[in-house]
Amino acid sequence: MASPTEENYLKALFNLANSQGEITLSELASRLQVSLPTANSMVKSLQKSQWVNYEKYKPLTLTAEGQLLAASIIRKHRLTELFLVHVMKFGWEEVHDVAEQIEHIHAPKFFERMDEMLGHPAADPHGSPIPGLDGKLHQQSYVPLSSALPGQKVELLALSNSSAEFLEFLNSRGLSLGLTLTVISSERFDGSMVLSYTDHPSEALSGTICERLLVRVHTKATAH
Amino acid sequence: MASPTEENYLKALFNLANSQGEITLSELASRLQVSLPTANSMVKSLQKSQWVNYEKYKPLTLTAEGQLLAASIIRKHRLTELFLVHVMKFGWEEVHDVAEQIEHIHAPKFFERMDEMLGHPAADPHGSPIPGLDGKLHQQSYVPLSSALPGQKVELLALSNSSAEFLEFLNSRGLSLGLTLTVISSERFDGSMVLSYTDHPSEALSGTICERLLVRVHTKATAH
DNA sequence: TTATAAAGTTAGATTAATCTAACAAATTTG
DNA sequence: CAAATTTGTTAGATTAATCTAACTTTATAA
Repeated sequence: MASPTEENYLKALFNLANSQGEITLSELASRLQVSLPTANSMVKSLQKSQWVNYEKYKPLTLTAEGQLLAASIIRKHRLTELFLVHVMKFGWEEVHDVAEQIEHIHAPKFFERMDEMLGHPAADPHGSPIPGLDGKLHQQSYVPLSSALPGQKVELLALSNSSAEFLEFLNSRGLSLGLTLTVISSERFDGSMVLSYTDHPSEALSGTICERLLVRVHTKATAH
Repeated sequence: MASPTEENYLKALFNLANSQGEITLSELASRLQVSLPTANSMVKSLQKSQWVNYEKYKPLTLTAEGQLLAASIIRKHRLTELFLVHVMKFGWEEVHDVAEQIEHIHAPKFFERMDEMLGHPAADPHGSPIPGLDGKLHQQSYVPLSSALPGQKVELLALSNSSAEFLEFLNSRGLSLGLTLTVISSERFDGSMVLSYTDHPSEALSGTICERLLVRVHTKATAH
């Protein structure tokens, strides 16, 4: 059985693998805010438990078993976040730290009951996909809003960053997942955009923000 | 901030203090299933944190601060149990182990939201009182069913033991909190009783069981 | 009321997770 | 390609929570 600490290492390895290709020790150490020797010795011990493939000076990979375990923790985290928002009426900016603790609870029925109550959801409150019990993660094919063109209508479906500050900013602009946004204009030199959406006929967003908003372009709506 | 381990020691001390008077090290050690030296060194460290009063060879007591902290953990545990039963539809025999983990979550809002959703309940699914945020515990004045007399009607309100096996036994006999039981007869030599209640016109229960069922005698109903 | 038993304490070891300091390997770059 | 930089490793220390073995104090009881 993995300790909460070990689970955090596995989760970090899973997330790094799903964003970059190769995982280095220093990436892992910096992600977890521990020293290199700490990460090094933990990786050796995860190898002993058959969760990580490790060879001196080589990039790190999760074993099949390690991936399954990591996915199950991320599943618990994301189900918890959605449960907090939909059942317990938390704001989407408040749920991360609680979920970070609850993901380590060992109680399959607890999380499967959440899953049922939520109707077997596909994504968490920030649009990140919830892995299935088999560890499979449905990769979404969203694009950053920054790549949308003036005149296009897009649907806001996920975020590539979910810090509380960013989420509070989105709250302040009336932005939430599921909204349809119309691109009014886009500045080439700084990536900023002007958008129109519910109750906001003209809202300007910086390039940084637009890169973090993940959208799907409306295929139908572009025509008219 | 207390570690989960420290929280378990405080909880044990609180519960022991509320059932017995004096708490000895060996009681604490055996309650927590650790060796005497382990309990000894932990008690010293809890003393350093101002949660426990400790003097060599003397009985243990919690400080005011320790009592408050212990009560808050028990509050979290009992709110969680009730939440699992009423919101998440767990059986009362399934909730202990999950609550034992969730009680260590640091997230005041999470538990206060539970409290609101449950309508500020006074007792957990097994009838044990839920301490207030001030650490105050409303002591109930229930008596064991074994002390009731033939002919008396009593209301089943709490249990002095909540092991899963015992709860499953009660399920099998259709017994749940809030039920009104009529004492048909009581055997002096083994404490066993014959009772009548909803759909059970005549049910015999052993003395051991009757001691664990906590009731309040119906003042009105005894008359007719 | 002293001997025995029970309870409590001290000393020293172990494991997990962390650190810093020192060193080694690999990679980048002039 | 050799020097410099970055990355990774080893060694050794620290803290929390646990243990066993040995010893001391307190309580029980013959």
